[in-house]
Amino acid sequence: MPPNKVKSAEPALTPRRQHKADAKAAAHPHAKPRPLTRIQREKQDLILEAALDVFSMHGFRGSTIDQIAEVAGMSKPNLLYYFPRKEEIHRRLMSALLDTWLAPLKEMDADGDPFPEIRSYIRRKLEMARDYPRESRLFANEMLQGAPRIIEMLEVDLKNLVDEKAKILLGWMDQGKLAHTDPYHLIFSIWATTQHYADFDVQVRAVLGKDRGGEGRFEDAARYLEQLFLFGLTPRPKG
Amino acid sequence: MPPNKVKSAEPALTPRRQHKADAKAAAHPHAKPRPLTRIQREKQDLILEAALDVFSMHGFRGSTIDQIAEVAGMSKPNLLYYFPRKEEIHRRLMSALLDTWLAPLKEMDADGDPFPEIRSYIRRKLEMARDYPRESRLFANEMLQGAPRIIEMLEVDLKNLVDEKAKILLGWMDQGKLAHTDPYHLIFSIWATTQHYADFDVQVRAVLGKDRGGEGRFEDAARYLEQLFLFGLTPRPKG
DNA sequence: CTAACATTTTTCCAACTGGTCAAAATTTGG
DNA sequence: CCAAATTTTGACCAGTTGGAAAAATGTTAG
Repeated sequence: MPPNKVKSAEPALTPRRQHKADAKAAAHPHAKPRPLTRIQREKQDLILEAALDVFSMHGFRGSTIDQIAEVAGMSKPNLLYYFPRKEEIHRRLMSALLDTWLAPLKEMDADGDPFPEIRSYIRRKLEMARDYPRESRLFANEMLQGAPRIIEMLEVDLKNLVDEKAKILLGWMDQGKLAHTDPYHLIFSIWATTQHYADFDVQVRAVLGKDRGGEGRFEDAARYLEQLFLFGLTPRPKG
Repeated sequence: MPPNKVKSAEPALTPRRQHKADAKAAAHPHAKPRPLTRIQREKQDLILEAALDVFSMHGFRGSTIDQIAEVAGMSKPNLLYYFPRKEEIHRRLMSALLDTWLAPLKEMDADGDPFPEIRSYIRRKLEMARDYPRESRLFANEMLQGAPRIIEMLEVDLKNLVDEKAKILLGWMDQGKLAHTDPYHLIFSIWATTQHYADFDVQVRAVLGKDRGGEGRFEDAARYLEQLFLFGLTPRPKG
């Protein structure tokens, strides 16, 4: 068997002249960064919005600037005026993403009771899968590629946050308020089951069919997951 | 807001001459397809193996023939001798994938008891995530892109299979052997929680850290999931 | 050994890619 | 209104990409 290493095939980066803005900043390192104009804000948002569409479907390498520009309704050079490189757009999306992505977990409160806390965590994550499926897919795409652009953030910020919340969960377990089990895998299972409805949406719809594949599927999912995490699948006497 | 449709940016396909093999087949439509030579079988396997590496990381559009050829240890034209187009390689991978992918669910037996059946279904899926992570990612990549190449198979074969197994689950529920809940979402949750360990492997490792991120994570996951699906997170008196 | 066939390499190409640049068009502050 | 600054466009470029053609090199059955 030959070596199976996948080489990163990004375009070999040739030395390149600076972008106008960069050059200006370099000339006056202490100049106040001129506040963004209205047009700059609007267009940047337009581009990021379009890029989210494209990157979340095809991943970084599968997406082209042309395509993003077309979705954003502008020409490629015009887009490049606002974001001098493709990577820049992606970076902006990813850093905005990580913040919003971890927010629901941050809210889990040690002073609350485990079941209401876990229940509303699941609800929030499920709402995010419903309302921000592109963000979820962008994240998933990055994971599938080995998270090259955010691995340190995962190893530091994410790990710290999860460590902290795992301690809370362990505390609840010690108090007998929660079944004694692995808090890390518990968190993983919440991520997995909720994000599934964004990332594998096509499959979910295909399997549920026309009749059950409508918007109701998120409510069904919420009900099911609530039961799963509370009681599992063991039948209980009615009450 | 401009139209947000993402146009498929596959290379515009220009009319192209036939590949040798195609031409031959067209010339003698009833000729027996000559059995593959040893070299053909070996090389095709090599290529498919390499393509699995590349496609599973970068998706269809993010992968290049050059890259696949390099991983397979051959030149691009040589690779194209065996698979005249990029799509062909991907198609072969996908159709092989779907079979193996659904096999574990097919094994779920109506005559068995629900918990042993579900338990071993989870085990099998988890083993697949551990032993065939590239296949899992290839599948996930296709889903993220909206499953353009397998959507009909999902809507027919997969849906039928799940419908059938959902009936089995409902039967168990009616017999009081299984908590009454949504069988479709039950299956989704098994898919999600098990495939997570292949698709989000980087994240799982990053969060578990060096000490707990080793091979043991699959055994931990199995134990955790077993408890989750059996009893949920409600604490139980020891027994 | 040799003809017929299978495989590999070399060379090539048109379309696409990320990105540059100068000029033209537009907006904005005074 | 006007000059300065900002924004947009069109033409362009070098490297990459999927793929074709043909020549060169193996392999194998008789």
